[in-house]
Formats: sequence, structure tokens, C-alpha cells
Amino acid sequence: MVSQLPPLQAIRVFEAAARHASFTKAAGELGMTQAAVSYQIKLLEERVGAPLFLRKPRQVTLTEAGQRLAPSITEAFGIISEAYAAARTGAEGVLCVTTILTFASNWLARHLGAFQIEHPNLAVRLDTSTRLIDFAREDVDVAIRAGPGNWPGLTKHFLFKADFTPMLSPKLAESIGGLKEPADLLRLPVLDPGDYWWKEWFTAAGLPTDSLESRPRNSLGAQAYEANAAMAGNGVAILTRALFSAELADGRLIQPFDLVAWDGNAYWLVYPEARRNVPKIRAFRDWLLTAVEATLGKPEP
Amino acid sequence: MVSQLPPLQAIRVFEAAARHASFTKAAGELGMTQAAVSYQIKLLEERVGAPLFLRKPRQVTLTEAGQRLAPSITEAFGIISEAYAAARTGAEGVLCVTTILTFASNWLARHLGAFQIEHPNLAVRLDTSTRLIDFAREDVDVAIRAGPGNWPGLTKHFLFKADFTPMLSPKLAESIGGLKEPADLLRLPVLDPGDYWWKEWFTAAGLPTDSLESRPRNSLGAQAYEANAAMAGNGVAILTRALFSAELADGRLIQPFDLVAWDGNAYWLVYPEARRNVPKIRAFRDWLLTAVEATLGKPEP
DNA sequence: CATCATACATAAGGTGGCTTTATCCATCAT
DNA sequence: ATGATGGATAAAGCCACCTTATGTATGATG
Repeated sequence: MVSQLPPLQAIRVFEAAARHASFTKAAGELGMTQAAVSYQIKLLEERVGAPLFLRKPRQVTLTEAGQRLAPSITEAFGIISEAYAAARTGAEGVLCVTTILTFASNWLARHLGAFQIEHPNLAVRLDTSTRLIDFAREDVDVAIRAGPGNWPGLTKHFLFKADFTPMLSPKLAESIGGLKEPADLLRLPVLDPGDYWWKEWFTAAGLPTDSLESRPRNSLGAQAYEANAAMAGNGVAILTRALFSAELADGRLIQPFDLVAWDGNAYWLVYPEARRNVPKIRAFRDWLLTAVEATLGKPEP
Repeated sequence: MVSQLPPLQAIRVFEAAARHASFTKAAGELGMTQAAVSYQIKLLEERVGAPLFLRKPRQVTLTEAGQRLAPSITEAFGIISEAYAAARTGAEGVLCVTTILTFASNWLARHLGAFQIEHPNLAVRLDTSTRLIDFAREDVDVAIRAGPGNWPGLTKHFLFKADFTPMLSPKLAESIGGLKEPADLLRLPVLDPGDYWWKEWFTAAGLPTDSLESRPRNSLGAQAYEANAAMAGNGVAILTRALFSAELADGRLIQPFDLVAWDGNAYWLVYPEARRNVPKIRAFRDWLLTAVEATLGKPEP
């Protein structure tokens, strides 16, 4: 398609020289010496097979060939320059975040507005897929992931522990006259009893776990469903405090026991190391870390 | 004007890669290795601040940013490529020759047709200015000059000697009963008697030159005027044989004496050394030297 | 008219950007 | 499994390009 291209550096120099009608001024614009401009022009002239400039006493003028060439080059560079600038700022203008559903609905939803007010010309595109994303194959800027925090090549920032403790609606608690001790939970329906978080928590509480089947998966990222069921009074769910601080605060959920278990997982903000200085990423990181700290307290990694 | 340009080599590579949707194929087109393409793309991505390609298993795809960028780049390169090609062939398509008036009217005029038939897509622009041209400041490809032949930086090809001998119309010669010896010339009007060629020729003929004023300039390049006057029977002109071989052959002029004088000047084809291999220049040179030899005999430098 | 200032050309020399080489890794096909 | 394909990455070499330094020509200046 693009058949024969000339030496591009020479073309760039020619364009500037033609625009200024001066090698020296072109050199100034391009941040190089006059000698270098002279060199590049000569080079291009040899490639073209015709002089492009007439060397008059104290100025240079375009030859006929030069006059034919110059406008197209300037136009082409205009297009490139514009497209490049658009790509740069366009890339700045949209921040694409993938995040676990629960974090999106329970934390981001309530706080993202502040970020957008802080950065009015930065659109945020939220992607709440559950799967692990790979920055190399998906068009995503940053991710919020849950896990142990060992991802090579990625910069990660600790947000909060993925700890867990039983929660339920006040009404359900009242229905059995309140919960005095962990064993009282067994008198209520347990939501998703297969989640191994239950087993861990019961063990930590010193209770037998016979009544629970143990399934390998946990609820990371899908707690919102169970939380809704719990708020509706359908049973007891085991949830991460950080994600339900609002519900706990306004009484839609209560945490009957102080005991909180933890299996080592945490929530992290994650992005490719190489892109740590991209403005929009930096902006989001700075805001997110501050905002999380403000709502949940100092993070302890 | 052209504000911020990206690294152009990287842009060129990106364009090819985007077009092929493959780094390896792009490398093939550009005549470099796949590793180099990978390097350049990465470079550009860093400059843009966003990934341009998504690395899928066995192929690469443009990201959103890449999709925005690619079409413009392809378009711009198309413009450049076209303009460049046009400049190259355009430069090939017009040959600009400056020549001394006499050579143009007395030799080129009769032979140039053959050249144009030989090179139908090569237009010739004739410029018959008298002054010495400077290839650096004028938009000219080749020149035909008269002189001693010492021009630094220029390639020169000897065409023929700028020798001179008296010529006149047969009628004028008859009017005095024919010319037997050089002295007979003195009985006829001498055209441009101030030309020092007369002095030189008379001296060579062993005649006194008292009757001639000696002016510094000679007729090189303006012989056509005097030749016309001579053919009209107005007097005797001193002319270069090579330029009037046709007139001598068909009898419009006669050369009464074999004596030919020469002051060391000659006609030369001349062009910048650096451009000796430009096709159109090579074509003109080859043709001219052959044609001159054919009409005037083997040149003796 | 001599001197200075400007603008480009040219030669020589150094260096960093770009390329190649070599190797690794993942995926897809057989 | 095993090989083939396509890309990433690290190390190393080289050449294109730039700079420095100098020369040349011309116009401006007093």
C-alpha cells in the first residue's frame, strides 16, 4: 500500500525548512544544529534526485520540485500531529476500570462521583467482569482485584483486607431474640453454606463445622447477592466489613460478633508497572487510595 | 505550526503493523526483524501513553486508541508517499537546460526533436539566458556553456571548439568577384569589427589589424545575429564553424578561407558532479554527446 | 571601503537509537 | 505431546545522525 517512503527524518526537516524558508530557523524549531539540517536536506535531495532548495545569498528558496513537495508534506504532518495529539489526549480522556462487582456496587458506586467532580474531563468506563483480566489482551487501564497480591509485572496498592464475619438483618436477629453467641447462628438459615469462609469463621469461633459443606470457591466478588438476601431477612451471610460499612452504619445489616476471620486475601488496585506515570492512572490511584483511607481508615498491608 | 510530532520511525512501523495486524508481517514489509517492530511499537505506546495493540494469543489487534490513530497515519503516509513519488518522477519528467542563444538556435533547434522522440516522457525546458548560471541558485539541470572549461565541482563534457573564421553570403562574395586572399575581406563591410576574434584571425592570416578597434568582448553566444546579417549580404561575419555547418552546407554562407583561428575556448555540456547519475541528466548527456559527434565528428578536447 | 554579522556548506568525530541475534514464552494445530 | 507460529525481552553491535569546528559568500554598517 504505502509504496516507497522517503527517509522520514529528512522529510520532517525539509518540512520545517520549507516553512521557515531558512535552515537555521528550522534547526531552531527542531532543536538541532544548522549543520544537521543542511545534512538532511542534502540527503533528501539526493533521494529525490533533484535540488529542493535554491541557495541564494542570505536565504534559501524552494525549487519547483520543492514547491510541489512542501505543501503535501505539511498537510501530512498536520494530520499525523493531530491524530497523535488526539490519541494522547484521547487516551487521557477515558479511564477504563475493571472491578469486581461487589466493589463496584458497594464502594465505587457511592464514591466515584467525587472523583468525577475532581476530574471533570476524565470519563470513567466501568467494567464489572468477574474474570481475571490480562492487561496485555484487554483494553483496560486499571483493575481492582481481590487476591493474595502476587502479580508479577503489575503495580499493586493494598486497599483493604478481604476479611469476613457474619451479618444479618436486625429483624432476623430479633426473630430469635437476639444473638448472644456464635452458636446461635445455627438456629438461622445460612446463606451459601458451602462457602469455605463459613468453615473458617466457625473454626475461629471454636464451633464444629459438620453442618457445612465445604466448597472450594468463595464469595469474593459476588457478595452483593448474598448481602441483599441477608438484608431482606432471608438468612445470615458472611461478608467483608469494608464493603458493607454503609449498611452496617445505617442498620440495614448488623454484625452480631466482633470476631472477624481472614484468609489472607485482600482487595488491591492494580495496573501495569510501565504505566504508573500515565496521568489518568496516577490521578485515579491518588484519589482512590485517599478515598479508601478516608472511609475505611489507614490500610494495613 | 506542526506542534508535537511523535517519533516518525515508530509511526511508520505502527502504520505497517496496524495494516497487517501482525508484527511479523510488518517486519517483513519494512525489511527488519520482528524484534525491531516490537521495540518500536512499545516505544510509541510509551509516548502515546496508552497501549495501541492488544496482544491476543496468535495475533495482535488495535486497541481503541490504536484504532483512532491508525487511519490518520495511513492517510498521512499516503499523502507523503504520493508527493514524494511525484517529486521523484516530476523531477524526472522535466529537464531544464540553459544554453547560449547561438547553440540553441543553431544546433539544438535542429536536433532536439530527435531527443524528444527518444524520450517521449521527458519534457525539455530551454532557457537561453546569456549570463553564467550557478546551479546552486538557479533551478536548472544542465547547462551548455562556452569558455575555457575550468569550473570546479562541475562535470563537463567537451562538445566542440569555439573556433572562428570569416563567413559571408555567396552573393556578397560575387559582388567583388570572389575572394582570393584574406586581404580581399578588407574591401567588404566587416560585421562587428570590434570583436577581438577579427584581430586574432587577421593576425593569424598575416594581415595588419590597424583598421579594427579591439574591444574586450567577443561574440560567444550572440553569433546568431551577425550570422543573419551576413546571410542577408550585409557584410562578413566571423563565426564558429560547428554552429553554422548547416548554413555552410546548403550555401547560405560560405567560408572563403581554410584558415580557422582558435583562442582556447570551447563549448561544454556542464552539470553538477553530484547529479551525474540522475537518469534524465544521464539521458541528455548520452544523447547530446552522440548527436554532436554524429554531426560534427569526433570531438578533440 | 574595511569590518562585522548572517546564513549555508563541509569535514571530522562521537554517540545513542535502532537493529539484529538469541532466547523464552504462550498458544494453537497435529 | 510435539512442533509451529507469533510476540516479548535482553544483550550487543553498528551506523545514521548529530555536534563541533571551520570555511565561504554576501549583505550590512560605520
